[in-house]
Amino acid sequence: MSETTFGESLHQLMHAYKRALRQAYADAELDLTVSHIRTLKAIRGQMPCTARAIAQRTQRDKGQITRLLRDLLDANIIVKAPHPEDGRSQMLSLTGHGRSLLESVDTCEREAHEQLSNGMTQADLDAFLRLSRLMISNLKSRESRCPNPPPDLTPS
Amino acid sequence: MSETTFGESLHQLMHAYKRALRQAYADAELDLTVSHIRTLKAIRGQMPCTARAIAQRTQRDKGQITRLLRDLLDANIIVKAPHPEDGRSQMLSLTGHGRSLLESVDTCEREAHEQLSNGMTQADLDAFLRLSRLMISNLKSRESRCPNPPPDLTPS
DNA sequence: CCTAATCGGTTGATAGTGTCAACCAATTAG
DNA sequence: CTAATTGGTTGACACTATCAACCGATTAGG
Repeated sequence: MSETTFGESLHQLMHAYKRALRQAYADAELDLTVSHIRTLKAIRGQMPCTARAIAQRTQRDKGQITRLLRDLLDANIIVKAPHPEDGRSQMLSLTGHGRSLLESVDTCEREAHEQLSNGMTQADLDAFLRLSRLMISNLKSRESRCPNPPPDLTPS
Repeated sequence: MSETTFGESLHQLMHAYKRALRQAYADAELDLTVSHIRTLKAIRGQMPCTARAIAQRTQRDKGQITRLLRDLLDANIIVKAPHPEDGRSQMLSLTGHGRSLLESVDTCEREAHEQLSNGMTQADLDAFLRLSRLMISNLKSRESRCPNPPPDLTPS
């Protein structure tokens, strides 16, 4: 029975969390979806970066990434620049607008996070994170059709 | 920075978990979506029950529940019976087919769960569940438009 | 070199999911 | 009896995920 409970809790937590984020974004008049913002944060995390890097980092389909990026480009939140060494890819980076927008996002999330973690100690949060990461890695480890097989360390 | 990490981890965990479930269901030739199965489990959990109860239990839109139930009815997995006291609602229950199907589901999930919890102690799982529930309740507590203030914590 | 395979990215298609609102019929409240 | 409420249905739409085909740039092999 505990599996049932586990899955239900995970669903509900995820759902409630996303809802809280959406609400917070809406309150701050940011009309961006959770996906867009997740993408933005990935860009900030390793700016400048390529679309491929975002897809890997956020574990999402590259086609979806393309579409999200188009929206962000149209809204002047990020910019593309040609990659210096590879004509296929582009370097993405935040515009000033994008940067300030992300700061609002940070504020929103801080609030949401505060609400979420009410009654939890730092140790609780750490434990939660640790377990989450462990489970993620457990689940990923058997995704046989993993499209990014990095096991080839050139033995030169 | 920890908020970012938290949200990312939650997303990825949820995503990986759902993917694992979908995969497991597909491997077992069950062509039901995660939502359908979640609905089924809610029915089993308090059979016989009404659509409204499922919506509340799984925290989802009643319209969505209606549609999911239609699929399950069409597939002869559940049946409707008139409610003895209230002409508006119907009592839902699993058919024999539904019951055996749910057993396959249980098997799938047991496997997925085993993989997921690899390297985790029971205490870890309990802690994770406890924290999840706490966060869910934290997030729900400020959803002002919550029409069901009676907290139904039935720890089965 | 030239060709073939690969890679980064784009596009299209489709399905699953979540949300909102309008609506109907049964029930309940005033 | 009328009005409000409730359980359920339906429609519409946005967001998200997944798969496949495709293009141009790059790389690998001959």
